[in-house]
Amino acid sequence: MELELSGRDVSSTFARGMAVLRAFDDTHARLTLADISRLTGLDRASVRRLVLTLVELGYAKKDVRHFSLTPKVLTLAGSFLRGNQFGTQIQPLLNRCAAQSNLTLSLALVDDSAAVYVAQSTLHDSNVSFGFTVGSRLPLLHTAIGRVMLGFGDAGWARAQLQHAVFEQYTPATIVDRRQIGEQVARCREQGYAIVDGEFEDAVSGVAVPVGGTDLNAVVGTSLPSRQLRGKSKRSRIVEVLQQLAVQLGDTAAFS
Amino acid sequence: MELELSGRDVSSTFARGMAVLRAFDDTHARLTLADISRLTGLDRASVRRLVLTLVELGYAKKDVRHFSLTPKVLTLAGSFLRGNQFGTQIQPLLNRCAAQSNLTLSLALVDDSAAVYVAQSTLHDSNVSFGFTVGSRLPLLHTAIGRVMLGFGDAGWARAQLQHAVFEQYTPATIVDRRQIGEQVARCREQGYAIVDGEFEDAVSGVAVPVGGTDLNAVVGTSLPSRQLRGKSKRSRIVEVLQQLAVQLGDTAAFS
DNA sequence: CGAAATTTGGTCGAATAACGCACAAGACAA
DNA sequence: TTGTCTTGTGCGTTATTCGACCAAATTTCG
Repeated sequence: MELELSGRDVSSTFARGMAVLRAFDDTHARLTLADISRLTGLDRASVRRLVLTLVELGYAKKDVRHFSLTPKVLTLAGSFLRGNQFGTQIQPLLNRCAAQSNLTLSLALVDDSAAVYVAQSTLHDSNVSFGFTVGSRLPLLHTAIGRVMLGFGDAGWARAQLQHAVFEQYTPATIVDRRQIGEQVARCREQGYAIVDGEFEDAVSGVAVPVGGTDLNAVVGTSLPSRQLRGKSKRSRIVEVLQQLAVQLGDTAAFS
Repeated sequence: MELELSGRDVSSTFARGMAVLRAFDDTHARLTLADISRLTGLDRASVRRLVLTLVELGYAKKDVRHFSLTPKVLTLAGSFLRGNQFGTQIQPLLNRCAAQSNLTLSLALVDDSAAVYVAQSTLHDSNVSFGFTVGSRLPLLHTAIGRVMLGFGDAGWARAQLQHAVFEQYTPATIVDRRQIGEQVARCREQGYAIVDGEFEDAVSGVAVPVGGTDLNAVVGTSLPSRQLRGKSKRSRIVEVLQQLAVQLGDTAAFS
């Protein structure tokens, strides 16, 4: 899965265990011991002990020969969310704004080389769903949320991300030129928001603005079908809504 | 935190690491090494290596002497949610139903001795928030969702939960009599739904119905201020809405 | 205010536990 | 059957544990 890490201050056993836990992802909900062994690069004997430990702790369950995660893994996320007052402070703001603006809103935080969704408020009178959930990871380079993170996050980090990123052609519209993306990020920093059209998913556009001051790593954005983003007045209305929400979010305890 | 587990098939190191990860909860978002040591019962030297491993892996960060979780822990939950098609199938159903019924809907799964929220659809035109998030744990005995789980889950498991549960007086209305709760659960099984008034939070009521057949462990419910639940017609309307939603949810891939 | 008492993070090393290779046995398809 | 998959198990090598110890930071108290 990825390279070994060693050192006196790191427990490789625990790290291996977390690798086993992470082997379960979107496309691998049910895994056998051998599957996990292949995905993690660990030998089967170790994988067996580690995954049985997860079962013992209640984070996974065994179904004959297949292992899968249990809802208990959600409690780990819940601790983070409630500990940072997302349930009581952030979510109500998103909900109210979504109701007033009729937009699908998402709040994301930086996690190393990706944006992670931490809260969402979905549009009630729409059957459209982009399939994202809390914990979804988005690429930094080809989404509006990611480009705002690059534009308003730590400059050194952003440069490193841009230089070392592995490009992937998600759609025909995906920009795969490093310099061109750098320009887009710079432009986003100037104008205070980012709009990206169909570079990550076909016919889906994103609009995003930063939350809090510079150097802060939260971004609020919206996803919508590209055809709904025609016209300059529509775009500026959406940006205004997001910026107003960003101010409210920046005033909460979580971002101070 | 809890008793040691030993055996040839479990890795106690990994189990200890998970105990460290779980030490971070709602009320303990920021912890020092010594804090974690006290909460988990592990010695400081081990805690140090385990928590530094979490930092190395990106799940925690160190702020001088305090450790806290990073958004990366949400990715663990995200794998479970998307792997079980919650983003694409479950969430849209909840959203549509919430829009039509004007209710705050929650889907929960059984996790050992608690109900865990796995999806929510929030009420847009309300400023009320009960502070629950994905991953929130609810008691089985004193919530509508929990009582439906007891009534429609595995009978042996339900009996064990009822007998061994530690009672807590959340509000003045909390029923603390084991037999009385057993009757409530039985009544809930007969009528096919549960209504609980202010036993978990003051002036907050819950309504819940089972998803899928018996022996299945998912429940959909709603929370609302108790005063909004006056009147028999209002109650039956809400139950009908939930039952209709439960049928739709039961038809999805996740519950088959 | 300043010194004593406590608590903190970090290090060392012998006892202990885990890793992972190699082997064995069961399940399934051809 | 044969071949290829799977999961379970000894056992030597390697990693981790956790008490004891130290120094620094923090708190308590005279």
